[in-house]
Amino acid sequence: MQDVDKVTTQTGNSLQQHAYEFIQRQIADGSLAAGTLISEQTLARELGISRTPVREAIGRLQTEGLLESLPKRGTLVRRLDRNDLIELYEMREAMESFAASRAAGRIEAAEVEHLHSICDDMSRMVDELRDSDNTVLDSEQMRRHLALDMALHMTIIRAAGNSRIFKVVSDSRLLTRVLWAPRQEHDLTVLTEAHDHHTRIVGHIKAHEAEAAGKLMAEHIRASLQRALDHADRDRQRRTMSADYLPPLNSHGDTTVD
Amino acid sequence: MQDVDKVTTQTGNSLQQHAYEFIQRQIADGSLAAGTLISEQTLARELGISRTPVREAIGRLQTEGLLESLPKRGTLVRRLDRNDLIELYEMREAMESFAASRAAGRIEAAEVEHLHSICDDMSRMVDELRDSDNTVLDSEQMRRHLALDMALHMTIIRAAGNSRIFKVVSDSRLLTRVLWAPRQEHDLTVLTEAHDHHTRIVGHIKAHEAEAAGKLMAEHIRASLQRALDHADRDRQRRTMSADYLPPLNSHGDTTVD
DNA sequence: TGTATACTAGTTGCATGCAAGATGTCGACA
DNA sequence: TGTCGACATCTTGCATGCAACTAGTATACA
Repeated sequence: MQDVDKVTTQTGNSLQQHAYEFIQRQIADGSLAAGTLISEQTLARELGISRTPVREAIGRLQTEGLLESLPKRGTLVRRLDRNDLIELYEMREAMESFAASRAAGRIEAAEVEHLHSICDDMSRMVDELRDSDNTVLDSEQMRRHLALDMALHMTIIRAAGNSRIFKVVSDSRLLTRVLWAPRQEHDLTVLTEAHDHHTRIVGHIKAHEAEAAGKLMAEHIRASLQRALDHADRDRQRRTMSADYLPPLNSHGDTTVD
Repeated sequence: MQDVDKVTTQTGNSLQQHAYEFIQRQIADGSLAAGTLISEQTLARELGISRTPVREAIGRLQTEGLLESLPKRGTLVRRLDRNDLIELYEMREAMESFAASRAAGRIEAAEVEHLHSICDDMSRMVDELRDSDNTVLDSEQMRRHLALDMALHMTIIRAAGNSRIFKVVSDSRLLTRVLWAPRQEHDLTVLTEAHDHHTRIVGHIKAHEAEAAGKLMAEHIRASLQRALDHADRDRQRRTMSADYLPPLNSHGDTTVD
């Protein structure tokens, strides 16, 4: 009677968890574009389940900031505006610079080794791009680079030993990754600068130079934000110019970008 | 530019909101002690509503960290241990020192005025205690002092203009306020030190000295954490000693056991 | 006496029903 | 042509029913 073997993964096979992951995937891969209204019923039908678990999954995604509930009309996929992006990066700046300082005081040799190996991988990506005919990373390379960047930052935060900071930063990154429409391109300049920052940060952490590590991490994240904003502005300008060919202002409030 | 404090207010008169506030109050005033199991059905009956809104309120409280769900057995009121407290204060240190720096660069005159008036109120509380016969604040004074402290910190964060940081810090403070069992006492030393920190922080912010404001805020919060930990340790030792079936000498070293 | 079994009461997870509110459409009418 | 109003159809918010699971207890049995 003591069958303990299937105790694991009850969140894994719960319908709510399934719905949660389903919706998040749909948003991430663009099936659910920002601004679209979603309906509990529709999602439930798509998943072949009832509204209840879908409703609870929507609730979670709402508190995490991916969805937004309109009073009595429905819930829609949030759209990050410029200010949201600034806020998210500022949070990372606060959290991660603190974490870098803290990590500098308590990191262990094995973790430093891990950081070095990640830096080496990123260095190889720089060479790879320089030796290729392209000026920017292709999408597969972007995926790899993002994964490396994520691994490096998260390793540092984990070394700081604060699980809540880890979660907040994870959520922030998820939000920008999933909801931030203008996907950037990385050229050689961006890549080398990021790599330079990373190696110097890791160096400071290894040398137990807490303050320098924190300061540089803050600077690094501010630089990322600046790039993201520049890219977004260029993207918006491009789209605004191409929109000149389209129907002339039948709806009012043309220049306001929600 | 959205209003920062409007983030939390939504669905004011919904049953779910009602249940949410009810449960939170019960935890805050001790009716639901840490570690007790709660039942959707019971709460629903107490509130005279059905399980559904109660269940959703519990879900929210769960993601906010006040409740914890055991797989299929029920959900219980979380208990914060020493490490939780450290993590929560570290998050505040990271967030609020950043916010103080940021506020120093952009605060407006009216907000500075508000900070000054809060400082004055706290100063009056210092005098009040000094002139009284008591060595510590009574519970009503503690409530007032906590409200003033909260107002000051939150005003600074609001001046920093980042609604997400505001929310994270609010949640952190809610958790410690509601879930941290050993309630502290504030004597004259504590009060004057806090007041000293506050006035100096406000001074730096007013003078647009970003770095000094941030550093001092970090120090201020570290001091608060230290006081909370000391108090908790004393509290635990007291309780251990009062348990006369255990020799107090043995329990000195093992701080790892909860 | 000690152990396995069955039973009871409690819990959550999910499905479903129903009412109230919001939105869009279509037709009547000025 | 333009405006108002009823209606059909969405949506959510909540109540309720039901099955699966767990813990605890009483009971049958060796």
